[in-house]
Amino acid sequence: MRIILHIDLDAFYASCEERERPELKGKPLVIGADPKAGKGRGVVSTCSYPARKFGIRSGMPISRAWNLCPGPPQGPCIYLPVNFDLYIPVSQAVFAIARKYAYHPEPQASNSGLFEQAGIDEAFLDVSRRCKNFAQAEELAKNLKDEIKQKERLTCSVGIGPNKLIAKIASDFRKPDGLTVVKSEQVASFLSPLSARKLIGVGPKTEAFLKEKGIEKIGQLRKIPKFVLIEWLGKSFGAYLYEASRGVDDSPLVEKWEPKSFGREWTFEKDTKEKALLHSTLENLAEDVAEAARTEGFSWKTVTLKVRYADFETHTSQKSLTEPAQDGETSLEIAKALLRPYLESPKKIRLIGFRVSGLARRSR
DNA sequence: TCTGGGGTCCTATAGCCT
DNA sequence: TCTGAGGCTATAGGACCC
Repeated sequence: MRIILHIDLDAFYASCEERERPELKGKPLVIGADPKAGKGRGVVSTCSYPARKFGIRSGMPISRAWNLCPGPPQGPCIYLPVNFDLYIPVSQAVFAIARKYAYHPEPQASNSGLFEQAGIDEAFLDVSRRCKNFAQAEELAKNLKDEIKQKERLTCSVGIGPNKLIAKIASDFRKPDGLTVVKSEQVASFLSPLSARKLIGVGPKTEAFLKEKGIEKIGQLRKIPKFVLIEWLGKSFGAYLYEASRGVDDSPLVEKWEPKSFGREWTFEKDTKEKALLHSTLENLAEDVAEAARTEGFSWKTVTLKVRYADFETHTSQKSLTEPAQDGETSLEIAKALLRPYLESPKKIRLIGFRVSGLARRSR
């Protein structure tokens, strides 16, 4: 039996900013793309808990957040742009601490599959071999939370369960600064009253679809036969939901993910049809992407162009190369050719993106 | 209210080959 | 030669996650 711990840093970007500038503490704080006095095009990345009192949530258009709680001079909210240069070192420091709690004390012991970083602000730890039971895991989690609070001045929410799925749902159960333990025998009763939306992979679309079928809670979902879920949602996702609604999840921790693609995209401040601007933007994107892929030691075989029109209609168009590439220039020419048909539309363009995939490690 | 940017994975379709 | 099944690859779109 496994004991898996999921750790999630509370309002991470906002907490990092507060750490740097203590005068921000306790204030409604919104981190997101360029607010421009409520006129910006971005969305809220993270907001502090005081900001949530105004109804502000992550993923919300920044202009709507501004209506709920404006920044100066009209209102008390502080709006800041995302600053990864600040967050990344903090994240590294925190998860260096967390890693120690997953890994074995003996130097010869194999540590593979015991730690998985799952984004800038969360990670999974497999503590099965360090902890004989859930009570020990809970003690370990308390120590981990304390150490992070002491050394990094950040709070986090932790969930403990028999697998990644349960651990993740549990860490979300009590926030901020929470600690939730779900033992194997408690899994069914823990999940049953929760919204189906809590299951990883169930987003707004699936939630609405299930609601139409009269299913809102995980307990109701569990009553649906497997073949029906597969009929409704496809072989892969249907079977997954059948297992997930029972709290079953065998997925392993993955120590290091190999990248599958590199991309950049850009939303214009104003929708445009100007060819010169679109081309120069594409050049910058291609250059950035090529450099990122090269730096990581990859060549690529496929180039994808993404175009989003002003009405949000989005298209992608891709082409595979005859030879693997590592320079931006040929790929840029291909992207420009892929862009051509979209320029014929009378609609203005809101965003363009450039991505490379079909990666291979270059020998060197 | 008007929707970022970085990604991953899945599905459908079409063409090609055996 | 025709027909079909099945596999593989390329392509487009969409849902989802942080």
